Amino acid sequence: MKNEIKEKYFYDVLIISLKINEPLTYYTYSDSFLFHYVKVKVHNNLVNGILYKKREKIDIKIDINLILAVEEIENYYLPPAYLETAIFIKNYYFLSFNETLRFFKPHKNQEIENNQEIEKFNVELSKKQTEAYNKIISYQNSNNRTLVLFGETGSGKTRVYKKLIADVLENNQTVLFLVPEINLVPQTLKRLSDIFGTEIIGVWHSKILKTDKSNTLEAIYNNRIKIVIGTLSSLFLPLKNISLIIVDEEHSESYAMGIEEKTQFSGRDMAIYLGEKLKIRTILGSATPLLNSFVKFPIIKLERDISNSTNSFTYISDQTQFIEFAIKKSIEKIELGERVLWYVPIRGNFKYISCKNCKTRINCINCSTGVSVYLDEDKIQCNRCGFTDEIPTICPTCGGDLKVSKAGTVEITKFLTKLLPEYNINYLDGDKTKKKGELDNILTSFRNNEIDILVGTNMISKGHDFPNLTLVVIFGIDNYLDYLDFQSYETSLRTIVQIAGRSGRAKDGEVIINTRHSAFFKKFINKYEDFITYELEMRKDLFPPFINFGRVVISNTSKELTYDIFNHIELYFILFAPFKIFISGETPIKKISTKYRYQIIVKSKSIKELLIYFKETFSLFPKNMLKSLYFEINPVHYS
DNA sequence: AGCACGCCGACT
DNA sequence: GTCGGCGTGCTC
Repeated sequence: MKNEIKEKYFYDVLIISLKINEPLTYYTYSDSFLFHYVKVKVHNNLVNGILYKKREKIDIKIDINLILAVEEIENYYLPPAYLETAIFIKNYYFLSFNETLRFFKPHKNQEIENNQEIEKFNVELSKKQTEAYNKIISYQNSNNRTLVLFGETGSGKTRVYKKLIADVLENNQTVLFLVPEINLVPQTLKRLSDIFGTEIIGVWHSKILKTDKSNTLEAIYNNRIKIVIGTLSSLFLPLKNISLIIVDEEHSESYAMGIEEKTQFSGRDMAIYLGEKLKIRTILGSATPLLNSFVKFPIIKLERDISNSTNSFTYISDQTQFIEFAIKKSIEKIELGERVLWYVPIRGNFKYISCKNCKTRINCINCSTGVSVYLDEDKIQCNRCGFTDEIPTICPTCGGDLKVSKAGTVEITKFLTKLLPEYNINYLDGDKTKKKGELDNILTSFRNNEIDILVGTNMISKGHDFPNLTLVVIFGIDNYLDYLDFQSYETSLRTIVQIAGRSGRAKDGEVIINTRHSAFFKKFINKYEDFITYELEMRKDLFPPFINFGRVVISNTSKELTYDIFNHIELYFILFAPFKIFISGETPIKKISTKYRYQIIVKSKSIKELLIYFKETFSLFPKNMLKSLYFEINPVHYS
């Protein structure tokens, strides 16, 4: 018997199933399983981890454990590009390793013999689409991996995507097609499956059933699925040979929705990061790209073909005149057999209820915001925290009579139905689509001409294609401009361009807008690029994307404690922070879900500097204080 | 995530 | 005095 001491190999292991912020060290008797999933013991409990780094020197006093479950090591791993993305997310959103890594699905180390015959997919492109496609192809060997497909509404971005996807499939590689909302998954599937079939396409989002998810995952492992259509969470799937990421509607705020309440993840930013790390092409597609995209990435313009239809615009500032004109035009269009969309950015019957006498607005008991009124259900509801109550009959402050204001989808639909009883009028908003299948039903009947006028919120503005729609009526766009946020011009113009883009896709259309800011919209409605140039000039040296905002929000159910912590941090920042404070004080919405809120916004040239400073500074604060804080870099909303 | 440690209030 | 509440910190 040989008297031989087996050599030990030491590794730092990231712990996935426990909230541990630093890697722990373990050993194996065999080398080189970096980035593989393993099982290790922590406190004598078996937990999942990932081999992160090899260690040469060991300076740990405690006894080091053996890495267990070697068979797992050989099957599952997280490729370095994905691991780096996870670490980026961890640092950018101030999370722990386990909070990010648990979203990632392991990749599988298995050889699949692939004797599938790849069909040739024939995608026909128009002249303009061919030009855009060729331009994208011309970047093939450049270092610009992320490109912006700046395609006007109705210019056929999807065609260009299809052509790019066809190329990828012919090389036996795979594609990730990201959409900002679950709502957009079915129609994207419909559009792609007409050429690629359903067999090779998988869909993925948070509402997919567990069993369906595991089937999809299995099909991804078996290389049957070549295209994944999904929301943010599909970014973490183990697509083999991925060579293209499409981020459709890249401007959409929905990409910045939180996986968890606390932080706003940006699906767009993470997709760009992953694409860069994988060294593959990422296409950001939009008719209204973000300013940030214009500054950072090459722009590929896609205009409508000249033969295509156009929209004409009418701006009316007086609301009564606007409604009269909108009704007259709606009747004209319907009599021609065409269809009409009324955009109303408010849900329910009314947005506000207040006292005629003392003018007090009835607010939510948990938030500092007004409550919406729902007449059919006899309720008032806070659309921020969900609080509901019966509609009060008198003012709780002075006993005076109450009045309602700012009509929403339900009220406008009621009004139109009463006025035009011979027409079929329906509405679509966040309340209605809570009922499963309702969104699809209404969109389908609108597309099939069974609905004459559709009243809807932002929900109907994204990516939908209604060929027979020739009139769009836009309410309430000035609400955005009344906020006076540095982003309000961008948001309002983008909203109008997107909604107007639903009209006049197959034949000429009209758009009627209720606004006091017609000069601004007239100037830029058909020239988004000019707006970008103008807006970038306005923001120079002052606002993102030229500088970065770091935002600290302090929120707690105790008003005094919130204010104390706010004061403490503000003073600390004034004395020690290497940044200028841009704004500090109460947040625009002072109270949300029983929590009072304060904010401090600082400016910096460098995101990295902000991240490092926040991390170092807040590690000095006691933990019970940290519970009342969250941080954001360049947040989408400053509410 | 669990488990130990430690610092305060209520009780035999 | 001691029991036990839970807030805080550590886990290779």
